[in-house]
Amino acid sequence: MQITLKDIARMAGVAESTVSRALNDKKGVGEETKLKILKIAKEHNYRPNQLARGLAAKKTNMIAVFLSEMDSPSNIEIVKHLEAAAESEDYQIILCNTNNQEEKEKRYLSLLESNQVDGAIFIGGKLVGSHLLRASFSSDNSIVLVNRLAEENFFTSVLTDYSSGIYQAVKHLIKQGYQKIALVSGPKDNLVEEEKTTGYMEALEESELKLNHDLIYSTESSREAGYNAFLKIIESEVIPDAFISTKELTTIGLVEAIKMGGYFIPDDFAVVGYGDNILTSIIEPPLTVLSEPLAELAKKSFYFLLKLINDGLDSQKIEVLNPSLIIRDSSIKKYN
Amino acid sequence: MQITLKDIARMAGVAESTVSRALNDKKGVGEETKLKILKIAKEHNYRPNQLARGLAAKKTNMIAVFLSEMDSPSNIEIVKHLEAAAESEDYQIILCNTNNQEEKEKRYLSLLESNQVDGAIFIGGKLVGSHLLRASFSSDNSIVLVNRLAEENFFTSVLTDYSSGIYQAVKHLIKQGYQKIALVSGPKDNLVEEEKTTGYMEALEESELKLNHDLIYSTESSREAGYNAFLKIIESEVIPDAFISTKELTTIGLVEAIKMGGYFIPDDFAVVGYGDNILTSIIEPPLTVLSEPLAELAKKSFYFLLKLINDGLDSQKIEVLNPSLIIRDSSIKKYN
DNA sequence: CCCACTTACGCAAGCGCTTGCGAAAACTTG
DNA sequence: CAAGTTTTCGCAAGCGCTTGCGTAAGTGGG
Repeated sequence: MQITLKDIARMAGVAESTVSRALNDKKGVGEETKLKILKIAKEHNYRPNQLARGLAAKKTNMIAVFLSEMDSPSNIEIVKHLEAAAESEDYQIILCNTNNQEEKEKRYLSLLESNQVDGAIFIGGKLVGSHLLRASFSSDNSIVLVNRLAEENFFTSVLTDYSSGIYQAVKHLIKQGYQKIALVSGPKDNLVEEEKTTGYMEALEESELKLNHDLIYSTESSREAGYNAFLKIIESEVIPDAFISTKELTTIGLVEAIKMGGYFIPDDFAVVGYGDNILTSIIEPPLTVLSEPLAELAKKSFYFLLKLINDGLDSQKIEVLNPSLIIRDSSIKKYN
Repeated sequence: MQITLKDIARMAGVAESTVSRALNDKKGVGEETKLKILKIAKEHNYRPNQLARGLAAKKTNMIAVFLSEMDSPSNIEIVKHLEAAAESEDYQIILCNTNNQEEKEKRYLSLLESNQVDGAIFIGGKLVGSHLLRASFSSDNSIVLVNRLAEENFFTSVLTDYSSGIYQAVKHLIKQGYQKIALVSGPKDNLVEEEKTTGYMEALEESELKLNHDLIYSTESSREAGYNAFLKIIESEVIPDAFISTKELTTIGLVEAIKMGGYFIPDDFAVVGYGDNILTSIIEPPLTVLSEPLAELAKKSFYFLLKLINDGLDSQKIEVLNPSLIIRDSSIKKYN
């Protein structure tokens, strides 16, 4: 059996409460006593039982991280940074892979509801669950949304300005001389995808290019989906000369389809992909991509959550970060 | 405040103990009473407080997953499958990214020691911490090692037979007509890396090729390391005509270095990489790789752990799975 | 040197649940 | 129908910790 507070108390000849206070560095215990207690605790390699502590203090030092897609390198990267931040603040991360399924999200939500975690961070994901979230939230839980839009600005969120990102991408392509730019975005039931379309349309409008709805294609986020997207799009009446793809795996699939079709990038089609990760940099040609400040996204959201946990609701806010366009070979017109 | 067992008990007009038994489907409560209790619980959306439950029952339904490298797609894939298995058995996963640092591993080990988790799965990682592990283990914790070798066969483990994998790879290369095969493996302080060398040497010996120690290179696991490995190796006296690289990112870096040097794969150098993932399949040329049965690895280890948790030590065992060689362009000699 | 004030510590309740035990009630069976 | 057996359920202790409150000891000022 593990050594307990009581044991330490007995050894030190003091009350449990004193030991507890000493260990938690609270006031109300003399310097000398504290030192003695700490010494004994260390000697016996005492580990507080976090469950008991959580039960008594209503604080678990654990947060749930809801991951909409584990296949996305960006998401993984965010988790990595979250883990680092959490570790430095002595928090534990519970991984909740929801796979964009409302069902799974709901199941994991009970972690929040049963007070097993102090808060939760949602990375990406559809709109769907928002009302559920809200229900959990009202039972005074701390929640932060990362790159996830809800109907109302109810939650503390940190978002990437996808609209401006896509806007930049379109502008860049136009400048390079591309005229018929296709947009391949993620599922429609995700509000952030709508935003992307907004940025796309703004840029077109400003450049007085005509908007063609055949060139806007939305599909799920996977390699196959990207592959098929290309096949579908080139079937349409107007053949694009450039693609903007807003999901990581989709981008890869798209490029593969292009190459498989015997076309060349950027000669036949320019491609602007998404995510500055190893994938987009090793594929040939290296892809121009929209890149999010992932580390910042992670850090911001974690500390927002921390603030929510500690200070309560008053500190709710929304932060928008800008993506940047990393220009590589796939969108540089060679012969003009 | 959350609704509690006591509340349900009051509403149902029974004792807390009865509610507890009903909810946990234990015997000792009449069918009728049970139904009534369940109904009330559902109506009020009752969620048991897992902390209290854990404290009382000494069981948390959480396991820690120690991840030695979060950059490795294979590791992530394993985690993904673990998460799925855990979810199906109503377990939660706590993510512990150790980055191969003993310090971090030690810190996270206290999760085990403080009874916050029922067990732990270690994915990869160095030997270093084994004595620590053992210490934690002796305090009756359940531990399963995945692709991690300890000095003694003390822990329940599920391993990939790297030795045979590399053996296969070498044989394949020889068959293709390659004669001077270099091996780029991971850090030496990792026992599984030694195993790889074993397989390599066995295959060479059997084929009566001379072993050249300049062709065995061990380095850390990263893109840069792979890049540099190539540069170092071609500086040596004997220039290889093929590379076997045993780490995912290392493999990518190696290929990049080869291409950057103006060489062609497989004409100048054959490459056998590691990990059947998106990376190795999109790089050009597509890489012949050693592939582990990741899903199986994950599932096996999870259920081993479950057994350990439920039945105790007696069921300790070691399972070895075979990797397979996926042959693609990078190791097919074009002109012979 | 006494009173007010601060500081150090112990007491005990309580967090929400599980579980061993015993009593009462409901069944058996000869 | 009595005695034994089984089932159903409540009581209460306890998991290991935190925390409000009360008391004893220590401090300083008049």
